[in-house]
Amino acid sequence: MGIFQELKDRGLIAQVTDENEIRELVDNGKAIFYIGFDPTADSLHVGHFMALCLMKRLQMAGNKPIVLLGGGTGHVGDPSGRTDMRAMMSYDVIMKNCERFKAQMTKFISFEGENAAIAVNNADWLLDLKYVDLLREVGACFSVNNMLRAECYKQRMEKGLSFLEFNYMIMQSYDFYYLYQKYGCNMQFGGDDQWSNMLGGTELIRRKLGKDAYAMTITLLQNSEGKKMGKTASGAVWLDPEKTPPYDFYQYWRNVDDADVIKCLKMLTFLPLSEIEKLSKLEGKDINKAKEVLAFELTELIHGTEEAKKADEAAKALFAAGSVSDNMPTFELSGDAMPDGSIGILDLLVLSALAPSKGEARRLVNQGGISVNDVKVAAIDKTVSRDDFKDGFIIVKKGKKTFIKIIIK
RNA sequence: GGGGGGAUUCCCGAGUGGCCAAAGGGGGCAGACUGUAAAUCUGUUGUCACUGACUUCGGUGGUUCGAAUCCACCUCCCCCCA
Repeated sequence: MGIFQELKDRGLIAQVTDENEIRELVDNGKAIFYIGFDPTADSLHVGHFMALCLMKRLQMAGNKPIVLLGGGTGHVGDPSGRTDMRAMMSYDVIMKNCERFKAQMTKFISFEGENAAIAVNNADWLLDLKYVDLLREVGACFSVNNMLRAECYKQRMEKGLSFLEFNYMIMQSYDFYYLYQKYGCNMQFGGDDQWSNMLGGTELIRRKLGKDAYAMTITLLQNSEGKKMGKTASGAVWLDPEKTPPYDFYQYWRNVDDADVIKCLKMLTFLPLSEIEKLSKLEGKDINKAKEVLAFELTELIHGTEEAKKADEAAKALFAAGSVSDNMPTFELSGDAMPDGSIGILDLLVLSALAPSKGEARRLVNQGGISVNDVKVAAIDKTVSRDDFKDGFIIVKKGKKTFIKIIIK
């Protein structure tokens, strides 16, 4: 089976400019393709991960990837899929984020060997463009009438769209045009919300060079309710272990909706489709097994086997056996916090970051959501003393899923 | 350039002098039920020394015993006309 068919079967392909041509190119390792990553934060997240996986799959199939860091486009800000304008970032922040991105990417993409990936930064060519020259060179190729019809701008017609953002499509199109000429890049991939921007590029190449280039978008990872996945209330699920600890990362996938497990396995993991097929037969509470596989596979891909095992073990210890594991999230309590040998439960919750404020801690206790060593805390004036730290630690649990091992120092 | 409308707590959105820490919804958190699922129901959702005090309604000043609400200026946004 060709790589293209596999991508299709995994549900990764959303839109293509020319299916037959693209199939021909990628199946035979003849594609030189790029995916752009705008440095909007100091870490990659799950959305980027999908793109990186696609890159890896195609690289393994013999195609040459170009990673484009958006050091230049980051100055503009892509309005696609947004209802409001992105906050503008300073030059320094953008460049710093680019560095972080690149460092994280080397874990997934090979920059050495036969069809080594190359990394480029569009700051290198976009930032030096001359306004009038650019207008004359490519501005003439774009129809404002057409641009306004693009979905990404339509959505902004009500809320407002600045001229800065309006130019994003031009910038991205120029990137493709530039990479086509410099590296022979004949294909662009990206999230489905990038579709109109990508078409801008193929159109520009056709007009300026009279050549064909291709574009393909990746299905956005959405849950069964149509919401973007990889987001939590507190923000994105990051790949950086400092921002999203491996345990939390594992838990995110362990807790996906029943309806979304198989889709996630197909789109995000490298498990063979035949194996995923077997997992899709599970029903009822057995679906939990598929969730464990999903969580483990992904954690392993991103944080390594070691961390994946730890997360897995910690979760099983807590949820299945109720026992203690060395791999639980821990917090070290300084002895200074208990000058008289004990500490109030509210202070302990706040110190260990289980609760953001004392008011919240109070509420949790009052509602019966806190337990210490599996004993429910009944009153807010409860204290924990040194004697409670059997073997030097206690387990504090908030609700059913959040817990922390507190070690005394 | 002219005219009009707007900025409220995590988000949307009510509130037009004291009864406002601010309706309602969403989201979050917790409880019940469960399978670490979904759906449902209940409670809760600024901070603290929590029957009380303090800080908050774009910013800065002002009027007033008292301002999210009134006035002035500023910043940003939207709409209509050019």
